[in-house]
Amino acid sequence: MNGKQANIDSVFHALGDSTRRAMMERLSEGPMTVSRLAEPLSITLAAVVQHLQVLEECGLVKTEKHGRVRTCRIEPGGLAVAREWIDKRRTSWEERLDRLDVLLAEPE
Amino acid sequence: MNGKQANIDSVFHALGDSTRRAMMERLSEGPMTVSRLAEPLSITLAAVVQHLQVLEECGLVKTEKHGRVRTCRIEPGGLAVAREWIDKRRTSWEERLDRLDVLLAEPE
DNA sequence: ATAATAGTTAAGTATGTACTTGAGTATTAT
DNA sequence: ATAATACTCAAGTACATACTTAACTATTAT
Repeated sequence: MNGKQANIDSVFHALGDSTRRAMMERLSEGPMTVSRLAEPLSITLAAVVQHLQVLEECGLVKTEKHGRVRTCRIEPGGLAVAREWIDKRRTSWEERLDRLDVLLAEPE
Repeated sequence: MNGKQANIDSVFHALGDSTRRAMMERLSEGPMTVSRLAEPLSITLAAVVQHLQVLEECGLVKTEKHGRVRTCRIEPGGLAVAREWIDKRRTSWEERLDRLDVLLAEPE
């Protein structure tokens, strides 16, 4: 299975869109239906469904349909793929600078 | 200040491209010149420079030119913006998962 | 049965993006 | 001085993407 390695590309690609990140932020507060998820977004429901497909295909979101209602929730571990990649790129010297006080000490 | 908020968008957008992530991976091993950074990539130097501009504008990479050579290095703290966003979402769903039974019973 | 709801799907458009080529500049080597 | 190096910049192209509209299906309500 190349699922995880192939995924890292699609996960970052998915997170590269601000609308999809907004959807993730919303879903991080709890599961909800497609139309409820669409409410604060100023795009059509069809567009939301398309974004949802992207998020689902890369494993960031899981959905299930009961009756005519589809419920969406964040897939635990999906974001971990992205987090792991970021953590690998941080060298020991970067880890230190990750703290605010060190950032402030850095000249422009 | 929405400076940081505006950045989060460009940072994730930058990381959404696999070539740019490959460049970040390379640079995480240490600073190097533009042409050396371009070596393993099967694209023109001009394209690499364009990617470099994207990475620099969003604060993931810093470069400085000495003579005719431009040296690139990872900007400490740039990746932290992305990491913090992810961690915020992760915390949220972890909290929710602690009360999964409540979620399942959640009405409309 | 009829209507309303919730989502789905296809097709088209418009803009963005990654990439190339080709010509240019500034710096270093001979 | 001439040539090679290390980029830099502008313009164009091909493809990806976010989005819309409009017609459709399936489920629930009246």
